[in-house]
Amino acid sequence: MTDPAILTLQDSPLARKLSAFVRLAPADLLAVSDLHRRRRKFAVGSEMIYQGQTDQVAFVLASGWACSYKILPGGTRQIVDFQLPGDFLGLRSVLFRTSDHNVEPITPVQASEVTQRDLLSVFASTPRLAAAVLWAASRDEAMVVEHLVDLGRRSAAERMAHFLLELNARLRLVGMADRKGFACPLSQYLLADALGLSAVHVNRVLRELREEGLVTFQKGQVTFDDYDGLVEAASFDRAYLDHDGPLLI
Amino acid sequence: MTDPAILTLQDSPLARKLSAFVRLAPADLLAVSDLHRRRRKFAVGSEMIYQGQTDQVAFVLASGWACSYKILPGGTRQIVDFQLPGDFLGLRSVLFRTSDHNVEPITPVQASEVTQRDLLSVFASTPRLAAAVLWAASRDEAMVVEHLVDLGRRSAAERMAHFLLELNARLRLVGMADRKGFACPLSQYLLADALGLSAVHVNRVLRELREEGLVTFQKGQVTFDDYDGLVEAASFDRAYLDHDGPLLI
DNA sequence: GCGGGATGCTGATCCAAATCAGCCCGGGGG
DNA sequence: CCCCCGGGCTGATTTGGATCAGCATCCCGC
Repeated sequence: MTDPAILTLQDSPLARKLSAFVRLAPADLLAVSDLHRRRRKFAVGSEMIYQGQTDQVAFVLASGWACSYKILPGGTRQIVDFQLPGDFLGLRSVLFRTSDHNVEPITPVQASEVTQRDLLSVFASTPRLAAAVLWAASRDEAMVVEHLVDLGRRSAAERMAHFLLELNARLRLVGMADRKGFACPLSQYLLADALGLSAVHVNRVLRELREEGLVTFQKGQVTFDDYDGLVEAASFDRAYLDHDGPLLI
Repeated sequence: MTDPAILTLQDSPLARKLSAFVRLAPADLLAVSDLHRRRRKFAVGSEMIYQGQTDQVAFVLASGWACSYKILPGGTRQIVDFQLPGDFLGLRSVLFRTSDHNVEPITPVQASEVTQRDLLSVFASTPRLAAAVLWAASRDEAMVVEHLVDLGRRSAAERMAHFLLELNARLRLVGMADRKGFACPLSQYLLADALGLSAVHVNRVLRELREEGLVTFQKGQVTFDDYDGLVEAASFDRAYLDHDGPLLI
C-alpha cells in the first residue's frame, strides 16, 4: 500500500468511499479508476438525467453536488436525495429502460459516464468491487428510507438536524467534512424542497437551531456548535449508514 | 402454454406478477416454484424480520399482507411499505448482514423462506428470472420514492387517494383487485402510520373522499365510486409502476 | 350474558407550518 | 452607475392536521 501509483488511484472519492467498507485490492482500484475514463462536465442549469429518458447511462460524481427530484403537477417538487462526490447516480436507470426522476447539478459538476457494458464487465471481472458497488447502492436505498421517515414522523427541526448530520457523515467518508462542520452549497430553497418544508420555514428552523447553540449554517458553511446536542435533538442513529458490508464473495 | 402442469406452476402470485413483465420460460416457472419450497406460517403478532437481525433470510409472500416499518425513539412508527402476495421481503437483508427495519404480518401470512444460496443459484441458472427479480426490486424502490413524494408534497387527501390507487394497481397484478375495488385488511391506524397522519385524521379524510363520491373504504372493502375522478384528485400517474422491463439478457 | 379490548367515528381545541407580504444585502449586467 | 434579481430574513395571518376527549360497535373469552 505504499506504492505511490496505488495511492494516486485511491484518491478518487469513489475509491475512498468504497475503501471505507471493503478492502479493495490493487486490481479493484484499477477498475475503479477505469470507471472514470469518460469524464464530462455539467453546468448548473443542465439536466444530467430526466424523467422518461431512455439512454442507459449512469454517472459517478467526481466533483460537485447534484440532486435527484420528482416534479409534481402543480409545479412543486420533492428532492429525493443529494449526490455528493463519490456517489453513483442513475444506477437504476442503467439496468432499466427509463428513469422516473430527474437529476441536475447544484454546483458545476464533473462526472464520469458509466455504461451498462462497463458495469457488467466490472461485475464479471472484479466481484469484490461489484459487491462494494452493490453495498453502496443498498446504502443509498437505506438513506431514502430514512428520508421517508423524516418526512413522515419528524418535526421540522428534527428533520433539519437529522439531515445535516447525515450529510456530514456522508461527506466525511470522502474527506470533505469533519466533526466541526463542512462547506455546503445548498440554498434554503433546496433544503425546503428536500425536507418537505417552505423556504420561509427552513429559515426559521435554522435560526432556532443556531439560537439554541446547536448548528450554524451561514454563508455556505455548516458549523456544528454542539455536535452531541444536535445528535440528541435529531435522535440521530447512524446505524442505517454503516450497516455491515456485503457477504458475497 | 397449455400444459396443465405449467399452468399450475404459473399460479403462484410471484409467478403472476413476474409474468406480467417478463415472458417466463417453463424452466423459469419451475425455478419460481422451487423458491416456494420452504413454506412457513406467521401469526399476526409475530416478527418476520427485525431491526438488527443477522440471519440472511428473505421471504416471498404466498398469501396474506405484511408491512415493513421503522420505530422512532418516542414510540411512533413510520410504515415504509406494505407487502402483498407475490412480493419479496427482506431482499436487501439477504445480501447484507443486518436489517435496518422490521417486517410484521398484518393478516395471517404464508411465506416461503429464500436463502442467499437459493437466490444466487437462481441468478446463476436462470438469468431471465434473475432479471425479473431485479426488475421487481427496482419497482419496489420506485414505490418507496413515490411514497416519499407523498409525504413531502401531497395533502392528506391526495396521499390517501394516491395510496389506494397504488394498492389497487399492485393487487391487480396478482388478480386480487379490479377497477371496481378490492378487499383491504388495513385498519385506520395502519393507514395513519403509513401516510404520516394521525388515525383521527385518516378517518376524516376517508369520510371526505366518500362524501365527494370518489372512494368508499368500509368494512375491509375499498370501492372506487369514481375511478377517474380519484385518479384526477390524486394526480396519479402510474408511470413509476410500469416502467419498462430489464434489458439484461 | 357480561366485560373488556379493538376499531371506527365525531366534536372542540390547539399548534406547527404554510402563505402572504415585504425588507435588506450583494453581485452581475446593461 | 444603477438596476435588477437571487438569496436570506422577518412579521402577520391562515390553515391543515394533531391532540384530547368521548361515544358506539363488534368480537372474543369467560
